[in-house]
Amino acid sequence: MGRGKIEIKRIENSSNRQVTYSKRRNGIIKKAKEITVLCDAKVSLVIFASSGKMHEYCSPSTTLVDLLDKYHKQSGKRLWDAKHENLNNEIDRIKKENDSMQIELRHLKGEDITSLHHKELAAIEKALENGLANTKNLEEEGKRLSFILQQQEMAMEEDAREMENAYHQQKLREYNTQMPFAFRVQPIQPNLQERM
Amino acid sequence: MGRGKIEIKRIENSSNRQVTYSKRRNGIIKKAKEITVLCDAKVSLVIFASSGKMHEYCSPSTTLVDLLDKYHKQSGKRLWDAKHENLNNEIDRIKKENDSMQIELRHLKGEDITSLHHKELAAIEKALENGLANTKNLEEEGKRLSFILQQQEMAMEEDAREMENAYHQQKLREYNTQMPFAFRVQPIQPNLQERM
DNA sequence: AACTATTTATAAGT
DNA sequence: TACTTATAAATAGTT
Repeated sequence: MGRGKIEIKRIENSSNRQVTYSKRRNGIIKKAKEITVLCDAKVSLVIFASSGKMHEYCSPSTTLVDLLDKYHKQSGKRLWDAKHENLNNEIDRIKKENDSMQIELRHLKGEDITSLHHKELAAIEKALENGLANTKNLEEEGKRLSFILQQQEMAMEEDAREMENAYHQQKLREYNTQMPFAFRVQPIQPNLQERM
Repeated sequence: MGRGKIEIKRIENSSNRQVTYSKRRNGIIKKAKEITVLCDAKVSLVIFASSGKMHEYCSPSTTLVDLLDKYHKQSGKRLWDAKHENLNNEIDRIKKENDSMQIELRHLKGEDITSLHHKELAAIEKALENGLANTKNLEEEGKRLSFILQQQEMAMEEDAREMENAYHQQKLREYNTQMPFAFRVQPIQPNLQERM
């Protein structure tokens, strides 16, 4: 119904599609309102655009939940239960995943392995050895690094000490040259610094 | 649209109302199908006649439950009861459990361990060594058992051979004592059994 | 349920 | 995006 007849198939031009969508959406909602009034009907209409945006119409004097309740009773399709069943299925699925991981973990820890066949046992052993090798490598590397770090720190402290020492000696030299001989510090004398 | 224009108000004549209802209901459902196809939309439409009879349309490639779920998310209106939420919570809980097991597994396999601290690393190493020790013990035990089993089997086979042999010899004795001397089996003669 | 005059919805154009 | 309008589609009243 328009300037030309159109085929009922997806409108490829996206802006045309958007325009048609909003015109027709309004049209349907209008019709829903009309049938509600004219025929005493109750309508629930939920429309999602391809963009994901939602529009809804629900006859006045009722609610969506209300209508869904009626839907339950009439269709025999138990929406709630179906939803719950889906959730329950997902829970089952994850629990199974969980269990198998738990078993794998126990096996790797060497528990419950008496029932395994030789091949499975060998695979676990190999995995454990790999893991151990990786772990030990990492530890070695850690030790090596911390050793190097320690060395560097010690070297830096040494440098610092030497520099401080040099500074003191320089000060000492400066001091002594300004003093009469009799008062000069005598390095031979013990405990000199404690008395100063 | 029709022979005359009508006001949008309840049709009092009940059979007219019924007729209009089914015409318009079909019309709306047709429109719903069309917008689904033309515009890539998803539509859920549930209509109840005043008689209580229900009709529904739901876009293919989705389900009412699905759309209601989306509705739930978009509108924030709570269509689903507490049970639904409990199930979702349980799923979250199990998924977390799952994740932590996955991490533990990866660690035991020596993956993703570079970020661990020394203590954690040491714990993993210990677990791996324990596991390995258990596994190797079991393998040893298995070898020992299978060796013993083999020994026993060989012994049993030996017994069986001996018993069978004894049985045959007994039969042979019985047979010979019932026969006149001339027909007795002569053990000296070669290939006797093949000729019998 | 089929028909058809008429209204209504809307496709394309502005 | 909103308005216009020619035309397709829906449908009210009739058979």
